[in-house]
Amino acid sequence: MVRAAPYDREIALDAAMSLFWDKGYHATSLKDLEATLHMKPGSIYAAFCSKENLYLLSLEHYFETARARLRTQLQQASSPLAGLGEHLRSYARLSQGDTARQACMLTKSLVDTRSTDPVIAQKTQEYLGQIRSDFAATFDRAKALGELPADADSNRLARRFQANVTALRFELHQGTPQDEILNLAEDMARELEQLRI
Amino acid sequence: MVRAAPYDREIALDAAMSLFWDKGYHATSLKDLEATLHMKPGSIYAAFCSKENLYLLSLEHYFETARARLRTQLQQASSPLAGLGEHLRSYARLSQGDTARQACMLTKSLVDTRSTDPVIAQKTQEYLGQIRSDFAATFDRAKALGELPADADSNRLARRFQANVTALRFELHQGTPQDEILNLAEDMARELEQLRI
DNA sequence: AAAAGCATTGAGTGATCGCTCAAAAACACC
DNA sequence: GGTGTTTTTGAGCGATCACTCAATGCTTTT
Repeated sequence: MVRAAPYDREIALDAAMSLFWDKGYHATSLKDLEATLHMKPGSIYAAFCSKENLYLLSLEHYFETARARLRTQLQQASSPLAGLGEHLRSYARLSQGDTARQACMLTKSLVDTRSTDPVIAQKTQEYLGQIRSDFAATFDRAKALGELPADADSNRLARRFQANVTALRFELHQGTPQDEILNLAEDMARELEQLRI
Repeated sequence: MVRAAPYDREIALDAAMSLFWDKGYHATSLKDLEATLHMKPGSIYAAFCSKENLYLLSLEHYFETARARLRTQLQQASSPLAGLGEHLRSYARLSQGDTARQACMLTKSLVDTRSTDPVIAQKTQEYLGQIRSDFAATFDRAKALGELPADADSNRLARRFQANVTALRFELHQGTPQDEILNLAEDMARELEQLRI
């Protein structure tokens, strides 16, 4: 067979990400990966070194994708705070299928690996921290634009905002009925928008 | 050795709960359980039937313990809303060690088993639902005592409160610095107490 | 102190785990 | 189309998985 183009590698990585996201690190076996990636064990190891490394690459892929999505959403919004509010509400509008893949993969990853795989756990925390600092930067922009009081604590708001996103997505993961999800997102978004001067 | 008294069984179940809580269902092996429970495989199976069944019993034990703790906390409080606020703040005061066992075991359990072990996942959701209805009942009492407006939506408030607890405990699990945890809990508790008439 | 009744033991079951590597296949270059 | 390089293949590796059961205590009964 022909040498895999970088294109194929992206496809494979995306499939691996979906599988890991769904089942978690420990519950995903090489057999599962072989079937999903349409690759034999030897090829998987030639391309990705180890299960752990493949997981780390999948996690990075998730992080980059999620971050890009957030960035786009914030850019399209009429203001920083409006963008963050819209971010919350957009989760609530997600289709109800696929519940296992609606919790944040980083959240699931940390829960799954915290006390068994320090390397994965640490990378996961780094990514969570980066996203939180993206949130903080957005609150900073809101302050600069006069949307928030100048003495607002961006880091504290970012922590609170991330906590809300985590919780909202965990509810999606639980399969909570959509009307209740909409209420929950609305409560969170309103709380956010009440900060506005 | 003498027949295990019911007392010993409770001890073993408590140890199993701690281990499962820490490592999760998939990452915990029979070898781990043998070491922690000081029991040989045969004894474990004689007493608990299977790994899955032992997990379910551990989960039930966790649920009963957590529920009893909540009940006590609420009874000792000066009012329903004060009790719920105190509940939030009490998590923030927990020692910083043992991070892996500071996230709610039910949360971790659902993440770990949602798409691999339907039986465990469903039981987990039942327990989460029961705790939420405990929260809802507390909001109802707050309404009856005139602490909340009569038209407040107890179920919606309960969902929001549970989301906050989940997120707060996930932050503990992450190992977030205590001062930031205290801020987060304070934000959540204040939001709750602003509902007061 | 012998017998009966149970709980405990731990070596061992087949299955599956993550992973390897010699052989085969598919390519690039001449 | 022959040669050299690279990639894919899949049977099979040792380790570990959840789990079993004949043998072995220990206790109670007689």
